[in-house]
Amino acid sequence: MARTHGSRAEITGPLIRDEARRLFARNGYAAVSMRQIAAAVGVQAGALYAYTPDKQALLHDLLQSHMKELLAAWRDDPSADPLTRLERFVRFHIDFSLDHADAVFLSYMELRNLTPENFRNIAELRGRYEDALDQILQAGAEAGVMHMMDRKLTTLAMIAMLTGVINWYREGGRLDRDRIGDIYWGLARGAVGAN
Amino acid sequence: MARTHGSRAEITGPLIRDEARRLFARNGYAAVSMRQIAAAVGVQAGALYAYTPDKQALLHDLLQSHMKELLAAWRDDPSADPLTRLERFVRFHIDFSLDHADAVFLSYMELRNLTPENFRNIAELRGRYEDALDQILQAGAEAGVMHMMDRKLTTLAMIAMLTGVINWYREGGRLDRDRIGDIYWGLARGAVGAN
DNA sequence: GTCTATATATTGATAGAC
DNA sequence: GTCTATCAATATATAGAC
Repeated sequence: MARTHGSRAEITGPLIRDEARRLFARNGYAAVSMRQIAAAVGVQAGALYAYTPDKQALLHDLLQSHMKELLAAWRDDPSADPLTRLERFVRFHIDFSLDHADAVFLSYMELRNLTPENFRNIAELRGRYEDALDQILQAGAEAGVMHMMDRKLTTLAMIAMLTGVINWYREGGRLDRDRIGDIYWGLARGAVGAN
Repeated sequence: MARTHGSRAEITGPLIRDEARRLFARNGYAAVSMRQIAAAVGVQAGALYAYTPDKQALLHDLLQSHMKELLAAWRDDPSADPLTRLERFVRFHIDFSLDHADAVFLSYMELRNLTPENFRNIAELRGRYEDALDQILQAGAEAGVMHMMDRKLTTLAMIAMLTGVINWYREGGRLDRDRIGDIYWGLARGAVGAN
């Protein structure tokens, strides 16, 4: 419900991002109007433009801060043994994806709606995250505890497999998160020939 | 470029579907207008409505025929040994996905733009395809040649992993299709503990 | 079957008052 | 910072001529 007059700048900004993220993820960037976002926030459409120059910048901002948050949240320990590092990555990726399901969804669903320049920016950040897993697989292969035919494809395949949880996971479902982590870690460990 | 007058019913119908599939996949359902589709086909926008009642029916039709084609294309041999069946499934899924990349993309990208009834219809078809893999994993587990903690999650994880190829594959890239099949079969075989 | 023309609604974005 | 009002563009879909 849209208010009439009165300023709440300190909370409107984050609220716009929250509602835009939710609506974009649920209905798609192109299908969501600025008026819909404004209504969900509780302001009139014109007020949004005090926070973002346009709709495209809003999308790019959501994706960029998500990717930066993801990169900041992952803390590897290169001195640990590779299998331990991989297990931590698997569980981290699942937990982070489920905690930020809308943003994850957006990050691989709405790339096509970014301008070319914004796309390159997000793709670069994504590449850095893929490198984090690639380094673990490289260490595992060099230590002889992992065996794979192609490291790059293994990286992409594993991230695709793990990210898939957001497509079926429902709070309060058959399996809790720890159990899901166990199962995917079993799949991942087998995939890299570490049984 | 849009023609002016003259009927080509026998080719306009399929052409509408082809161009709609391509444009929806590239730009997103909501972002593509009926005028864009008409322009790509070479007719005026009004002419599209001789072939589809509305835009929603066009999307649903594309997804439904894709899923039915997928189900019809997969021919399992339940008498073969489970690992052979799984290898065939892995290579089939990759090849089919790459041969129909736009439709595959649509099928998991635009589900949210279907009406609830149309969504249920597509979800049911998707469930049948998942069952095809599930049966193989069940046979493998019972024969003792595959080992997994959770068959349902293994099914979903494997399909997510395999489908991911459409996100990075490019014709003429570093790896040809057979080689990609080899690599993913290696990953899949390991994931089900069949090394 | 396809065209032209149009009804009707909605969009992203801006201007100016408060 | 937010509102109201509005512009200009574009959307889906339909009607009627050919």
